Amino acid sequence: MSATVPSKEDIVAEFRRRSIIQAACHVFGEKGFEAATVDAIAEAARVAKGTVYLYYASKQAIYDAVFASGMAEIERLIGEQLAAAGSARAAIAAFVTVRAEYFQQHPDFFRVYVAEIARLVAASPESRGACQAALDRQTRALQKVMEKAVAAGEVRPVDPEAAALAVFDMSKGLIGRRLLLGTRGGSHKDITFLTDLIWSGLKPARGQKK
Amino acid sequence: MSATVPSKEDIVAEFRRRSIIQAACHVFGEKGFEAATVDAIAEAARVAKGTVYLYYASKQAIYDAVFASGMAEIERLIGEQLAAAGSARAAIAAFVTVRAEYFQQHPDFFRVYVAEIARLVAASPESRGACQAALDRQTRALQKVMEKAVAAGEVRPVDPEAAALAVFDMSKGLIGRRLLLGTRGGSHKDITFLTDLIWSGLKPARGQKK
DNA sequence: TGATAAAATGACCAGACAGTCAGTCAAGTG
DNA sequence: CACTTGACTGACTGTCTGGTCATTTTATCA
Repeated sequence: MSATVPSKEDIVAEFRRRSIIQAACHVFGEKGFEAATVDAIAEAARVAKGTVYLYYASKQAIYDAVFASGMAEIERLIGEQLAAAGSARAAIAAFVTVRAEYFQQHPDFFRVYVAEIARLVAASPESRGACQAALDRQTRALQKVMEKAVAAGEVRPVDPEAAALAVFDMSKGLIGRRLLLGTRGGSHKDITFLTDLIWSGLKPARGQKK
Repeated sequence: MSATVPSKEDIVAEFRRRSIIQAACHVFGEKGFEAATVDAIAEAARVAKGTVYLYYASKQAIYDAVFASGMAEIERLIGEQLAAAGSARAAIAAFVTVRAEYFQQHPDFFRVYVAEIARLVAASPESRGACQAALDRQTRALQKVMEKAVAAGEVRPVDPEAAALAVFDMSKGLIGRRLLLGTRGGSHKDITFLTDLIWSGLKPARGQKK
């Protein structure tokens, strides 16, 4: 247990890493992985190109760090909100809302995210690992909620995984459209519609048992 | 009206264009736009690089042609199937099925498609044009079906556009997952689930009027 | 068959970019 | 103040690739 106080060097290094990640998220989001240049990232981070390579071994390593950091943040938020939700319906609404709001506040990362999902579809099975795992953890959190709701008879007996994935897909589409249309915050009408739609689809038929 | 019979030259030119588009779809699907090389496309089409440039002005032009040709095909299929469907429920099922089957039979194009949608989110508003229009035509076809169903009281009074987009998003997610998991044809369980889910969410509450 | 035109080829070029490394300089140390 | 250290810099290099075009091959026809 070496709980040393972070030295000044550590602080500076942490600051640099953060700056580079932020700058890289912006550049990757705007241009995509291939078209983004390390020069542009360095400029956006206000350091020389050589400095970037002091903190990250390659362009790919920068990209990986950007993706991992964003996904970790979202995962944390989803975990918090699902734990706080009182009912299955509230959990669904929270899941959609958290994702929508996070991505709306970080449009650059949303672009990185969408591009990465696209890459996932084209990728070879073995290189899929980390990204797929991060996605799985997100949907599995929602899936757990669905399982409980089915067991409690709160929703009709559907496949919890399929239902969770459906919510996931719809929220992704919703976010994409919001960013395309440039909708600024406000109107939660679409989130409400989506939650209602899925809830109507899930609730037990009147009088239905088990 | 110059209805000339296609000459032999036209036939050969048409054949070359097709070969190049097919080869390009494969290469773009595997590597993405930037990482794909014109050399690789030429090799896959079994022609020299110079020949590719006899038929298309640039790498971008090849890509555009690939995307346009695939989207036109899907649009045609959707139009046919929606026209043939007897009910709103059947139309929803047909919409999902057509897209799922087309993309499953053309996984390369699906990758191009997904990457292009990702690019759309990052793109500047003015460069969005053609791609967005193609997508709009697809969802609008389904939206029309929804409008009629709402008017007929076949489904409860929801926003037809939002409902159509929800179906669209879910079918896209479903296709992506099928390709990721490498599901071979067969099992339509997921399509059935999805159709049921959305239908339960849409049908009028028991006893509800108008 | 020989002449002419059209189509196809692939070596070549220019520009761009990831990654390197010799040199700079500000902060710390005795 | 003289000296050391190491974070930082940015010019440079090797490689790669989109696009060109002089040359070769193939098809057409008199």
